[in-house]
Amino acid sequence: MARSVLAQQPHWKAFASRRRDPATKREAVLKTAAELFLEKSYGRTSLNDIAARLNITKPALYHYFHRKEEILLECYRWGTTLIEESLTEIASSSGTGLEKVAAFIYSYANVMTVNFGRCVMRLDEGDLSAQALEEVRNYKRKIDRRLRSFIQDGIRDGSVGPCDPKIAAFSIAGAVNWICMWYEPEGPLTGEEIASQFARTLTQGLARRRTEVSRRTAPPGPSAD
Amino acid sequence: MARSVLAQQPHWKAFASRRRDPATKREAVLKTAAELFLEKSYGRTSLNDIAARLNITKPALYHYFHRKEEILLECYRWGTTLIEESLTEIASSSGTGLEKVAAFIYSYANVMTVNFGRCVMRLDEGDLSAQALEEVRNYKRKIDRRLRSFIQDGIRDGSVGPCDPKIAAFSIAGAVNWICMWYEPEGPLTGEEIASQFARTLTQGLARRRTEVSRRTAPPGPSAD
DNA sequence: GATGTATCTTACCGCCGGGTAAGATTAGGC
DNA sequence: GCCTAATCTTACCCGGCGGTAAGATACATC
Repeated sequence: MARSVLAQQPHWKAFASRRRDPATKREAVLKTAAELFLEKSYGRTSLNDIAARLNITKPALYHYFHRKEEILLECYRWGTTLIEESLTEIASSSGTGLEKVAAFIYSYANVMTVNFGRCVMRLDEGDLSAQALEEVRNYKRKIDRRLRSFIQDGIRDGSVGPCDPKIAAFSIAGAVNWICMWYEPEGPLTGEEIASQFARTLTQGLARRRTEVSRRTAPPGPSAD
Repeated sequence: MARSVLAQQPHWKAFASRRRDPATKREAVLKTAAELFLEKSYGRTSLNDIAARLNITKPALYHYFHRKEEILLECYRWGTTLIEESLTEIASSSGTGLEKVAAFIYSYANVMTVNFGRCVMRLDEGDLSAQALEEVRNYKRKIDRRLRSFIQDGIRDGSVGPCDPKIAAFSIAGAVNWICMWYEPEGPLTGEEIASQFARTLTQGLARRRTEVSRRTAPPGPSAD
C-alpha cells in the first residue's frame, strides 16, 4: 500500500558530491525543474529557485542546459515520450476499438499522474519558442489522431455506439487531460485508481447499447440536430 | 449565421474621447485585458500591452485599477458570476437529475466559450494573491458541489445509472473545462454547437441503461475493486 | 602528489516589468 | 468663458530575472 512517500531520495543529493556524472545530474535538474514548474508555473520559477532546491547556484545549471527554455522543452519531451511509448503498444495490440479506447484512457490517465506527463498538458505552451512549440504541437496532434482512430475502429467493428468521433475524442481527452490539473501526488487517490476508474466510466458512455436513452435527456436550447 | 466577426466595435474606442465615463472605460480595460490574458497568459501580458491596445499609456490604467492583479481578479469575478447565474437558475428548475446535469453541461459549456468564462478555468490561479485565490477557489468548489448534487439527484430519481458521483463529476467537469483550452472564437464550431453536442454526448454516458455493457470493456491492468 | 580539466561560485550586466510623481490637457458645471 | 477636478502623459525608480565572465575548487588520472 503506502505509496512511496519520500521513498526515493531527493534530487539534490545528485549534487552532494562533485563526482563527474553529468547524466544523472542533468536528470536531477530536470526532475526538480518539473516539480517547480508544476508548483509555481514555468514563468514564476526562476533559475535561482531550481538551483536552490538542488543546493547549487544558478550558473551551475548552465553546464547542463543552454537556456532556461531548453529545460522546459526537455520536460515536454520526456513527457511526450512516456505517452508515445504506451500508445504505440496499444495501437499494435489486437482488440476491439472500444478495448483500445479503454486501454488508451487507462495508460494516458496514468501518465497524467506522473510529473513529466503532467507537464505536457498543464504547462503553458506560450513559454516555448516558435519551433519548440511546433514540435510539441505535433506530438499532441498525433495523440489526438490516435484516440480518434481508436474510436473510429470501434464504430466500424460495432463495439462503439454511433457518435461524432471528433466530439467524443474531445470529451475523453478533456476529461483525462484535466486530471493533471487537480491530481496531486500526496492526495487520497493513487494514479492507478484514477486511471482504472476513468477508463471504466468514460468507456461506458461510448459503448454500444441496445436500449436507447429516454429522449427527455436532450439539452435545453436549440438542439443542434 | 455569420457569427459576429468584428461586429462589436473594438474596446479602445471607449478611450477615443476623454469624456468622463469611468464605468464603460473600466469595462473596456477588463475586456481587452481578458483578451490578452487568453492570448498570452497573465504573466506575459504587461500593463503596457493592455494600454497599447487601448491606445493609452500604462499609468492611465491606474485610474481604474489599483494593481495589476486587481484586473485579473475582476476577470475571474466576471466569469464566475456568469457561471453562477445560470447555475442557480438550473438548480431551482424542476426536472430529473439527468436533465439538470444536461442543462448544467449545456450552459457551462457555453460559458467556456465566452472570454470571461474561459479566464476562470484557463488562467493560472498561481497569479492570484492568497486571499483572491481563496475567493476563486470557493466559487469553483461551489460549482463542483452543484454538479455532484445534480448527479446524486439523478441516482436517487433513477435517471442516472449507478456510478461514483465524484469520478463522474470529475470526468464531466474535466471534459467541459477543457473546452476553454482548445476553443477559439474564430474557429469552425460555435459555442452553441459545442455546448449542445457535449450535453448530449456526456449525458449518454451517465444515463441509466437497461442492458449492461459487455464485460470485455474492462481496463487492462489491476482493476480497482 | 602534481597536473589538467570538469565543475561550481562570486560578481556582474542589461533589460524589462510593476508601480509612482508631477505636471499637461481637456471636460463640463457655473 | 473660467475654474476646478478628472483624466492622461512624460519621466522616472526599484527590483528581479536570464544570462555571462572570470576565477576558485575539487576530482581523476598518471
